[in-house]
Amino acid sequence: MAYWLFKSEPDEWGWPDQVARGPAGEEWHGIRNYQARNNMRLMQVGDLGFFYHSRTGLEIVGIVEVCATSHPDSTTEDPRWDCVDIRSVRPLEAPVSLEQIKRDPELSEMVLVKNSRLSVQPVTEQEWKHICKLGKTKP
DNA sequence: GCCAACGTTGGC
DNA sequence: GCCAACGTTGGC
Repeated sequence: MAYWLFKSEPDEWGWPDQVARGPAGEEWHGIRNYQARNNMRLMQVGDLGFFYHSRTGLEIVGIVEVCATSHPDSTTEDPRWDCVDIRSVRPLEAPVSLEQIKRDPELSEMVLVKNSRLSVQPVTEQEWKHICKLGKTKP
């Protein structure tokens, strides 16, 4: 069981859109970056992830669950790109901002801070628990 | 809206 | 296989 972080611009696809999909979930399509794709290929059904609003928002707003392992991305014919499906689990009671994360010594090694351009990234168990605490949400 | 950082492409 | 040019991401 692993932990991840998914980034999305809320203008394109925000937390409310994700919630609206309900338990069926939604394909995390459109990823055209090898590192991000490779991360998705490592995911198992039941893995949990943070849902992060980039560009506008700059905060972790919710928790999602992987509900289908990697499969071809329906938005392209290019066989290089595939993606998982994710569904919303619950919102964070208190969204955790990028500013908070940057300020927190326990989170200084997060990929979100170190490699801000990677849109699908791993989260360690320690980081997961810590952010859940900040977010006033059970891990 | 700007631009730094990063990833990808393609000529050599 | 190098690296310049180009495109994209995302914080500010």
